[in-house]
Amino acid sequence: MPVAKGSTIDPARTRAAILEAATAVLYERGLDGVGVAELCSRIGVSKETLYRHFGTKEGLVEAMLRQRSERVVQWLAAAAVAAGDDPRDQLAAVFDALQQWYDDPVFRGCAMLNAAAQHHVETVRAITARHLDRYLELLTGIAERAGASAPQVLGRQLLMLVEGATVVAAHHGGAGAGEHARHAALTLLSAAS
Amino acid sequence: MPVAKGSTIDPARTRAAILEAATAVLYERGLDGVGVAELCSRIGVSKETLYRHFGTKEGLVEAMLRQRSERVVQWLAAAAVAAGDDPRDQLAAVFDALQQWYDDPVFRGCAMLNAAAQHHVETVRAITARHLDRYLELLTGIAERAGASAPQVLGRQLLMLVEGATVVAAHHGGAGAGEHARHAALTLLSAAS
DNA sequence: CTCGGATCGTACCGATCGGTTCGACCTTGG
DNA sequence: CCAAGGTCGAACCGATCGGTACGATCCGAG
Repeated sequence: MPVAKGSTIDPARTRAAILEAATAVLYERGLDGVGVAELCSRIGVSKETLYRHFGTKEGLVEAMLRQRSERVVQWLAAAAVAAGDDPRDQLAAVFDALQQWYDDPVFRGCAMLNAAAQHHVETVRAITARHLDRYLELLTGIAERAGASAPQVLGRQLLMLVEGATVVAAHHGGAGAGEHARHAALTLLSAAS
Repeated sequence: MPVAKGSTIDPARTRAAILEAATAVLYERGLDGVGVAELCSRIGVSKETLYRHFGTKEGLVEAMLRQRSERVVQWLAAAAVAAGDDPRDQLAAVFDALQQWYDDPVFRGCAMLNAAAQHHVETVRAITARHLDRYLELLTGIAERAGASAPQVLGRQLLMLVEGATVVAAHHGGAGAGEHARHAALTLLSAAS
């Protein structure tokens, strides 16, 4: 495992651990809801270490959002792939996966949207837009494979359902949100092919 | 106009003016993106006046969110009513109204959702939940009048489309978002009746 | 064993935060 | 005309913010 080159104690692992722990705290409490001092004590690291790895609180936030977007998208894509070859099954699997997320007690909505709602720094907004791009790519692919007449449009409509279901689950109760959205999505898919 | 009872200079108007001006600034920059001092100088009022009327920055935020929720919901409801008696026309009118909103250069997403994403104070989250309740009421009413077999479910699916379209418009470009959402909504309505 | 770099804990920095206070206006009801 | 109360502007408060500095410690490569 050629992780560390000229270092001690493996800084790469430290960085990864900070990222992991900080993600949980900042997602639960909000990006501006916890200061760097408290954040460091919660994740068990000194401020100097955190700043050496990420330079800035903003830097930490951006690294965290990028990692999280990557994971979420790949998780949904994997759920679709695991559902088999039928595009309808793939679409249903995406919403079933979302429902699992909504049922998680720590679920507090989409971290990228939450971040973009407060920090309108350009970088954060760009990460959020890229996140939606990835979602759209996944959904448009399903629409294409299902033979939709206008897969770009259908993909965007499905994206709205995904994001809308997440918003409703976060702020209006998540029970059944994934199922209702899945049913709507399959209806749109049927009507478009 | 019996606005002021035992006062001078009409404090009610002052309060309304503060609310109006603060809404614009806080919506554009974010609730935590502008301090009370700058906020006061931007809206042309002294800190003492602001604090006498609202007690707290939180109090101002809550009053502002309540007013905004009221206005938005009534605006959409009015658009639906103006569309005539056909529930399909009413539903289409809601999404047309949303598209107008998305086209506004100052559009930055749903203020209630943005607020709830940062301040997870209970009061703010309750205002947001109430806001979604009102939306749901409007949409479920349309679903009922259209003779949908499960108007509660359809209403919730339409709510997801409304919120999803708003999210997509805010973070991924608003062009055509209302139209695409409207088409999806009408498809769902057709399939459910 | 020794030396370098990663880490820690703490103290510290200037800036800004939300909120209070006060003296000086100014407007208006009586 | 006078007293009462809304408003202003600026000074002020303690707390907290993001970020830096430094000496002590600890670990692993040579």
